[in-house]
Amino acid sequence: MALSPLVQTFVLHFGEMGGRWGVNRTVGQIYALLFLSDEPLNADQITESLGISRSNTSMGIKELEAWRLVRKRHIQGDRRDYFQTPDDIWQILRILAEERRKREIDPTLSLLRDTLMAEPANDLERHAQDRMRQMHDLIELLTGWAADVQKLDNESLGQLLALGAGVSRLLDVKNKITVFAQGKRRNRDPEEAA
Amino acid sequence: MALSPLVQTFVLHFGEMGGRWGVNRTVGQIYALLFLSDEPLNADQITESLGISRSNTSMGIKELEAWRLVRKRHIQGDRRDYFQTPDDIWQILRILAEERRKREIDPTLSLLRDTLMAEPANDLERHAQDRMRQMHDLIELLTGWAADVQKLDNESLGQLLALGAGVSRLLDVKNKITVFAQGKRRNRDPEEAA
DNA sequence: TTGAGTTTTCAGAAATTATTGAAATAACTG
DNA sequence: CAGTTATTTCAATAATTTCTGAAAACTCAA
Repeated sequence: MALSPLVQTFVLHFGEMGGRWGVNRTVGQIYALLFLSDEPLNADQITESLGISRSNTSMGIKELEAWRLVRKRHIQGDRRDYFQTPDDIWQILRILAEERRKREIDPTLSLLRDTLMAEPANDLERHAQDRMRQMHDLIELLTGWAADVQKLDNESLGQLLALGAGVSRLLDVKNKITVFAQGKRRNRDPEEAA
Repeated sequence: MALSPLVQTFVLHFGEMGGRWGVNRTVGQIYALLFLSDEPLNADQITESLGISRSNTSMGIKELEAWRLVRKRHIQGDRRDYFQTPDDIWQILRILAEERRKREIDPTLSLLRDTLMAEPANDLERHAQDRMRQMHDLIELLTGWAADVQKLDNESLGQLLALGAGVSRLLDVKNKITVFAQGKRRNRDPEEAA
């Protein structure tokens, strides 16, 4: 299977970028190939298209399955395994976000939680721990937000993204409404003003 | 400069994680050390604290400066360069987001733009190009949104994050208002109903 | 159960990346 | 300017990661 120039370009690019995304060249290329393909491919097709060894293909697929970026498919009357990427690109985005969080963020969050339990031994440690707390709190805020946004359906997510910084104006409106409501509540129940 | 156990743990962890974040162990460790330090450090202090070579420190700092995650500082009456990380953790977040976009996303976006210009030679290429367009459009949406959000001040950004999925409800409200406003406009100007 | 077809494993080779020490360069001081 | 201190560069080497080929393991049909 010789690749068309268009596909070739994209596949090679993904191979090169792979390094920056935390996977090796082969993994990047396999993913790119499957992403563009209009039908599932088997390991031999991948091997031949990319000019790599069969075992390398096997390992690359294994890694992509661990990332949940590639799924196994079966074709009637064919014993071989076929592979494809999820169709829905929004779904791919969600998977990517979640897997990267698991690999790149959770371990650090966990370590930070542990270190924040310790009693600082001196001023230097106190300052270090304070910095760690800042980092911890920010990461918690970010991952919590991401987890919430994960749950939005494609349409809502698209709408949120299209809104861009416009969300800021929306927040202003919300604040005004909240302040107004609080004002009204305070009028009814002066105790709550604290 | 022997590191306190608390700092040591954090520094070693950042070294290990460095690989997953696209930098080498040394770079991760230097960053961690500077992030926790309550005062700027010079290259010799870093070298000694981490038990690495002076030249390795020099290269690590250079890379962190390229990331804009470390800044040079000077101390009165001392010829040596001192280094520190930005204080404001929100600022660090913005820098990180922007640099990662530059390195991990922009090159792909640029390639996608190019490939989308080409005329597909057959159905296979047509399908591949369609997939690339999906990817392109999603990335544009995401980076555009990120660029907008970048501009928010710390407080607004914090508020947005704290809102979480609550933003969904806010969007619903906005939709109702918009629909209502359109309804009113349509009543005034029936031509626009198209 | 045999054996052909398929996939996975894994030790070693190849390629790449990280680190060092020495030398070069730059910046300052007296 | 000469001498001193500080920093950077870079070729060599060390460490790590990727890739391969051969063998093992698995799967299914006859």
